Amino acid sequence: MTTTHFNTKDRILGAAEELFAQHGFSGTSLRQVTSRADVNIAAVNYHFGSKENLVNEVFRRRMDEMSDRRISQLRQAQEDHPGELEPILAAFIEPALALTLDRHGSAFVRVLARAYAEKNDRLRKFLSDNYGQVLREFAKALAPSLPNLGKEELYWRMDFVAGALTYAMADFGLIRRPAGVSEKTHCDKAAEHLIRFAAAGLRAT
Amino acid sequence: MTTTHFNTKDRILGAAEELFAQHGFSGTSLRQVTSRADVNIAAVNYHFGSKENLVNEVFRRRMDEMSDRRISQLRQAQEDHPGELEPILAAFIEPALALTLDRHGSAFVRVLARAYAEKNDRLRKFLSDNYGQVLREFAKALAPSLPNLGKEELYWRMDFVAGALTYAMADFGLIRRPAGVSEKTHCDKAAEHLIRFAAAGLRAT
DNA sequence: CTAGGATTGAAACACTCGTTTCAATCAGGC
DNA sequence: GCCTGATTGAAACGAGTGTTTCAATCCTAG
Repeated sequence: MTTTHFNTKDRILGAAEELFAQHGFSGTSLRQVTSRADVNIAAVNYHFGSKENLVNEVFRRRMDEMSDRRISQLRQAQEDHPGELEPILAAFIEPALALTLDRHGSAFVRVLARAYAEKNDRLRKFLSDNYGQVLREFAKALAPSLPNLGKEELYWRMDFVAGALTYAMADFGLIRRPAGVSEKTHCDKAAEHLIRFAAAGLRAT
Repeated sequence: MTTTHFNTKDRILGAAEELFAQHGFSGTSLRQVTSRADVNIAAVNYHFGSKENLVNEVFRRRMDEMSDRRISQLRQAQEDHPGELEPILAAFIEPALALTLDRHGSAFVRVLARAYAEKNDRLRKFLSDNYGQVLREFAKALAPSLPNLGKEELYWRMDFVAGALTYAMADFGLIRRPAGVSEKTHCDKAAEHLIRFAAAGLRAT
């Protein structure tokens, strides 16, 4: 396999990512995908085996990168600022929000948000199996900075942080990027606000 | 068995609500709906005209009630505990989480969470028209309790609260209701945790 | 250059989809 | 009783679904 981004497999992944973000998984047909990718319908089952596996691969392509960045930034934070809360939160939040800057990753953000809303148990299991470890790493990293917080309460609050992050990533809610503000600035601002909010929430007595 | 609440139309609405929550709008077929409602497939188009109109009716049936409860609890909170933050948050959070207890409303919570992930512009506009006003009411109510918070920052943080609430409502994330705990207890716990977390986050300097 | 596996194209497969049709059934007013 | 409009049941419609088949084509290793 070459490194070119314009082979059939990657074109399918890209088209699927955009369409999944727009119309959901069951709302997107393979014919829509192959039509946008300018590829034969049979290529999907040849390269991915099934639609379900295509969905998984769409996730794997971006999640691996995001998880790696989160973990490496976490390690860096623990080394540079041991015992501090905000750098750990930044390691969790910034790599996710950074995806919204990537022209291709921005679609994935919506796919990710949608995945949380889907009650697709197979997909949840896939995500849990492959990326649940990252969440547990962060729980372990956060615990020493929050000595008065029980494990259960920490999990609750991490869920709240993840929910707020998902919301912010997908541009739901009241806040939208104003016309005069660059995406990078908007993203930095979102991260900054969310880290401050989340840190205070985690520290709540 | 009271006849009025178990006629064909309401049975379709109830079945559709549950299935939409579970499998999404495009992921749910009318045959699934009519099968669960124990009703003929033709009854859907007879009573609702189309699947899209059925989706709208599922929303309309619950939206008004939840918004009304939020607003009335907000008014009550402002009267009983003027200037306090937590009662306002409770007015925002509890009516939403309380829906998860209602055997008939619990599904709708998931439908609502899913609607945020849908990029269906018609649906978003419908929600923005109804739900947006409620959010602005709460923003106005929260502002006096957070005198050091600019309007923009307040909107950011309300989005984070809404995201965390959506997450908690739909049972995403790490936290799931344990086997030995009743739904009511789980719901109360979620509201309690979220209010504490959100209040601290909103108050962050 | 050629042989052979990797990849693609065109068509068909067996289903399921939302919707429509129309006769059968039900209700209530006369 | 009958009549009439509202509702339901069974079947079919055409379109679209994911998947499979298999011959045609491409690409590269020998």
